[in-house]
Amino acid sequence: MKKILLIDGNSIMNRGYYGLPEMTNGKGLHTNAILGFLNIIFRIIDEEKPDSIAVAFDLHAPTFRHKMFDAYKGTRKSMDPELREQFPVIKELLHAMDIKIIEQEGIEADDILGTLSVTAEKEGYDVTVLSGDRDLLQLATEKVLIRIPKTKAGKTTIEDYYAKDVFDAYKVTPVEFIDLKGLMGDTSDNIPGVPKIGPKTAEGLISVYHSIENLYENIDALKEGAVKNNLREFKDQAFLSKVLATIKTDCELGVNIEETAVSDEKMFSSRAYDILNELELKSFLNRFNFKKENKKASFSIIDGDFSSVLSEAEKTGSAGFFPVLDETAGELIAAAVAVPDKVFIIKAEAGKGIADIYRNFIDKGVKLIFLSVKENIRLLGIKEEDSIFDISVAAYIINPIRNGYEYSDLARDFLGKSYAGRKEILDKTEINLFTLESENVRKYLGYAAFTAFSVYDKIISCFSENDELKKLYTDIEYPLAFVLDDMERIGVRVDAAGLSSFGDEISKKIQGLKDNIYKYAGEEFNINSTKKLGEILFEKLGLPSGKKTKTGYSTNVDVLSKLKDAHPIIPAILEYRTLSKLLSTYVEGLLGYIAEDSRIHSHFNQTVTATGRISSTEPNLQNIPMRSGIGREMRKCFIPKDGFIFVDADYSQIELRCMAHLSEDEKLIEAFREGKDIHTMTASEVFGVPQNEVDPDMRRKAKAVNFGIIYGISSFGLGQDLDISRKEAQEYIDKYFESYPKVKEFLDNEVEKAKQSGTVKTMFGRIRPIPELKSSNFMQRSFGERIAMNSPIQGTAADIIKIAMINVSKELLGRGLRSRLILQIHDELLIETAPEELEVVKNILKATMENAASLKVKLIADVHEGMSLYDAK
DNA sequence: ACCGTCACG
DNA sequence: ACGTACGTGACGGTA
Repeated sequence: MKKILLIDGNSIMNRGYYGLPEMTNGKGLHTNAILGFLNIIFRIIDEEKPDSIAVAFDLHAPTFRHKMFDAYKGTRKSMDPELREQFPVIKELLHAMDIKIIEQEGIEADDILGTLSVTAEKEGYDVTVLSGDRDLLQLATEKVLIRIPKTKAGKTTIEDYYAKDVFDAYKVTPVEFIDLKGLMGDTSDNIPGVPKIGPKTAEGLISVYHSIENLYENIDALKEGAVKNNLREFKDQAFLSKVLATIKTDCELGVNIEETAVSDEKMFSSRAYDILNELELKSFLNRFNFKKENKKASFSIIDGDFSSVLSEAEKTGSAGFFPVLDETAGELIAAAVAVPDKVFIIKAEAGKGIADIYRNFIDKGVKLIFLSVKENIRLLGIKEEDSIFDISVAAYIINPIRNGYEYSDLARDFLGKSYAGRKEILDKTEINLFTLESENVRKYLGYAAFTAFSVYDKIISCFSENDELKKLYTDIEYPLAFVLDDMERIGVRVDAAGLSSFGDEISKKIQGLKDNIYKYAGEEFNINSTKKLGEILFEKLGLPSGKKTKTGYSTNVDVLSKLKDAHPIIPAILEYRTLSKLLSTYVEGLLGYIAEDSRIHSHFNQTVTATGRISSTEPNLQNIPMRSGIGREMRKCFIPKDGFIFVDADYSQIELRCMAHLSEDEKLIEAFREGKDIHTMTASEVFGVPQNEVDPDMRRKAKAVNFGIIYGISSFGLGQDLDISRKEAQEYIDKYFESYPKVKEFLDNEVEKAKQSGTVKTMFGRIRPIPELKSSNFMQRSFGERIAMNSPIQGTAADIIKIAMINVSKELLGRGLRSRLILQIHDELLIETAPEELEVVKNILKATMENAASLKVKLIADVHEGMSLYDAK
């Protein structure tokens, strides 16, 4: 028996759109409805393996029915633009998958589905109708299955209805379902029904009388009352409603069922792959079998010997260069070298390693294009002055919020090509161990090198249109890669023994706290489980319900702190939380990263943040505890190498200074010029008292206001932070803006410019696109506005410290000093300093940081020294 | 894979 | 009326 799957396109797209969080691809196209649609249909396809598929869509023009009964219009909302834009795309994709789309002016999707299901059943098919809409239940028969996806608690289940299932659920047959709906009406479908008759009454009447016609023939038998009266009064409307509720099964579609046949080969076409790749819906891509070679690359992959490859590369003057690392051996074993239409794979030989080959290319004046330079600096002996280029860093500058910087992402964004990514090409055995003979590995290397080579031209043309971006690359990000590499290579020394014994101490304390907590709770439970903790606190112990809930009770510090006097278990839990965080993340976590040289070599990532900051991972050394006493203790375990000293400097109020510069607010600039304590100054302005009368609490509040301004102030957020009313918070904000009017002007202007151009810029021209501003969702849009206010400030500060890092590093090397920059924490630099260089390093660090940029206010860096990170701050 | 929490700037 | 502060990363639990 053949199977056909009929899909209610609009209804399934709607489900996806409203059921999934907003998401876009790198180009800002929304994709959630498409993702939801594909998730469902692939699930059904996998289950049923249909021979034929058709998707019915409503055309959005007013349809026959709605024109005819215009009076009942009005509840139909116009479609969100974020959903609307996804329809042409899903249709294009369905077309590429060779799945028949049926849509016709004047015919509703329901009627298309009705007609097809009747026709297909007659032709002997097993029919499945997939829709989110219960109206379709009237189409159910013994051979026609209606499937309705439902989402419950994030999980999608599908309700299945053959005719008998409709009867079980509603006590009426599918045909009677029409009459049922005629009586009860349906506001969302503009079917009026009969007033006062709801689902219950309608079900009762239809299960007895079976049809509206029969009901009216026997109306005298009904007992007197509102129902009977309304039935009489609205008789015409009842019959009209039945017409409206009836799905047509005899439309002229001009479609033969045979035309809807599908095949795996056509469904998983290369074109469909390209579209999914463009949409960045990667979870579907593994359905495409690349071993079938349905993707043809525009280059050939060949083994090359060095001299012949060199002469090819000299002809073009540049080449994509992708070194191959054997991770287990820790050495380079080959390089893929791309020229216009070929990728050569050159193997390392005895006496001529990959680093030698690299140097030969450079010496011969061939410019080498890397996907990423930083990872290769050490292995290849790259010098900053070598003629090379870093594609991913450049791509980050052009758009810091793209979804990824792997070759497949770059090829998609710059070349419009969809190359299978690393994960798709390499199977598990090949991921870490490169077997150069493997076809998959060769293909992977080919794509990587070829992408580097091909994207280069596109990036150069981007840069030629935007000199600031080009300067960011040349003057900041490219040189920075070398600084970061140095920092990674040098690492930070950690006293492992000290850290361990610190861990032992807190382990003991944690055990004691656990005992107490269990005693207070009257049972043992997993304190780390917010779910169980919530049950204990708010149900078993009956503490005032932590108001916040998303997936349960909120048990975070804000909630618990407010309850700390309500029950002795609370302070115990708070301390337990603090200590177990220290133990798991900082003691146990960091111990695992200490290398042979007793140092931790973190990774500093240059292409992660949206604002231009760098990030630190594996481990994150930018969030070592500082704010609480016990946490801060562990900074004593970060120490310089024997005989050396830490010199640390952090910028004073760099973001507020950037804001003063960017806004040109006279009062704020003046405050900084006079060296005022900015929070005290703000307190004096906001609370209207002389500066010498500002008390610590006023200063604390003013500090929060200053932060709030930088974050894109909202009275709610400030109120939350200070635990004051929104109204009071708003008063602070108003006062602030009264005092610093140009700041308000600046922030408003940033939002305005961002709405015009879609992006914001730092002082140095670094851009951040803000697609959120175009959202029709209020919350998203407000978020976009806050980003527009914050990013230029945070980003300018990030630019400045990057410049400082480069200059500090140059200065240390240029003067032949032994001291080295080893850490950056956003507004702070740490140097491991040779003892005889202490004074000069302190001077260099302070001067370089303060001169990194010239603003309308001075930059100030505060310098400290010490024998541990604890002492140096 | 995602959430809640919490560490930092 | 909508529900929030900006930027990160790691961990344990849950599904």
